[in-house]
Amino acid sequence: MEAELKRHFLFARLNDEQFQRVLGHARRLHLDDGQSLFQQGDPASRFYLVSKGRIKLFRLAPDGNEKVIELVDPGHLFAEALMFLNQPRYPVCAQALGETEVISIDAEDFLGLLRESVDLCLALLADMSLRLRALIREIDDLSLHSATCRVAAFLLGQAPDGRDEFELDVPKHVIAARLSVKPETFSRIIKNLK
Amino acid sequence: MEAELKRHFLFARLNDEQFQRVLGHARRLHLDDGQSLFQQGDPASRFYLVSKGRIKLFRLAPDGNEKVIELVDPGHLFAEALMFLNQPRYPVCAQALGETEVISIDAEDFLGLLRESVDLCLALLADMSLRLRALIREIDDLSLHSATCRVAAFLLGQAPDGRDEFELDVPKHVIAARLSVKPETFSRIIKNLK
DNA sequence: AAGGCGCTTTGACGCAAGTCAATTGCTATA
DNA sequence: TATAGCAATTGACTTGCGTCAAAGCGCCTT
Repeated sequence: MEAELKRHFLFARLNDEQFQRVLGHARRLHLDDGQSLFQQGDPASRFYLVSKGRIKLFRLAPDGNEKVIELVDPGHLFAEALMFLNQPRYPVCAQALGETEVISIDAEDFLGLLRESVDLCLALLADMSLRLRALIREIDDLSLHSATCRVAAFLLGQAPDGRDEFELDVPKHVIAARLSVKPETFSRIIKNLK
Repeated sequence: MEAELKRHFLFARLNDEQFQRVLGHARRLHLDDGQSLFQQGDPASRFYLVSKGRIKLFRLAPDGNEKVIELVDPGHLFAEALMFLNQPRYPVCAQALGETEVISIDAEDFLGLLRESVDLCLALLADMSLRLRALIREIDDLSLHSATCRVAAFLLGQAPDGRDEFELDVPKHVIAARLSVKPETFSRIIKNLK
């Protein structure tokens, strides 16, 4: 667990004493495929690092429709930005895609560390700054580009190697939700694009 | 200028020496209606506090279509989240709505202050946390609700007093863009709602 | 008062994407 | 091998919203 945490830049710069404190309240969690970690609206006292598998973060509409905000890959944090709200509640639902392991970290605890280290604060600020940019980008995509555009852009982004043929271990309907498109439409668009 | 800055919580907790440093590199800018402050993609070395008027932040699509991300009212900061990127560029365009005054603050300078004060860091973290929540909310609206829903929600949000009759000093086409709706559609929706 | 300009409204039309429903294909279980 | 269950595809139909174009309405200038 120690090595995994240290791989993330937010923990990399902690000294031993600080790191032990985080570790003291950190817990490893195993999730089965489809198991939910928390619901949108739940009180938030911990944040998470994905260690294995994948986490789907999504918003749920009253009518049951869901919009995937982010797919979190191993090595990445999520829900860390909530620490600073006074009555934090998760703004999204989190669910495992496939067998997944996450490490959960106590937010109150980590806040203590932040209060002691400006460097750590700055690292977190940079992290959140990136998230903000990503979300603006997302809004841009949603309101300025058509569904076809979004799918095309997504495919291009997924195939950095030279052309043709690549796999994706995520079910298509999840990708569709990620791109705010119905599975049927997603299927049709892909057909048209080739 | 001093009083105006101090009204914002980010500057309120600075001590005199720190505050004078900010003030030293702060500048007041006057903008005419429609005048642009910066373009999306411009290198970002300063951030801003609106002092009078209103600033429109928007993304510009290649086809000229624009999506308003935020309307910044007096007393509010914008572009402060960019400080932490190493080659920061504005992700949006900023333009004045009506006669507007802003106070611009040197980012590098302010970063120096952050490095000295954990409290200040935490304040900024809280601020950015709120922004993140607002953007997620926005994505939610865009992908989970229809244009009619968005307009209705917006109107409800604007009329906190008991029912009927209220003005808005922003041109309708700007509101429409804010809600990602064409002016024509906006007009029709309002008609339908009553 | 007449004209011009920008914003808003209205109407007619088209299209991209959603909905509903049926079919196919794949994997797992009996 | 049969069969149940879910993901993915396909087709027919519907619809919300954008586009284009015309008209209405305020506000300014001359």
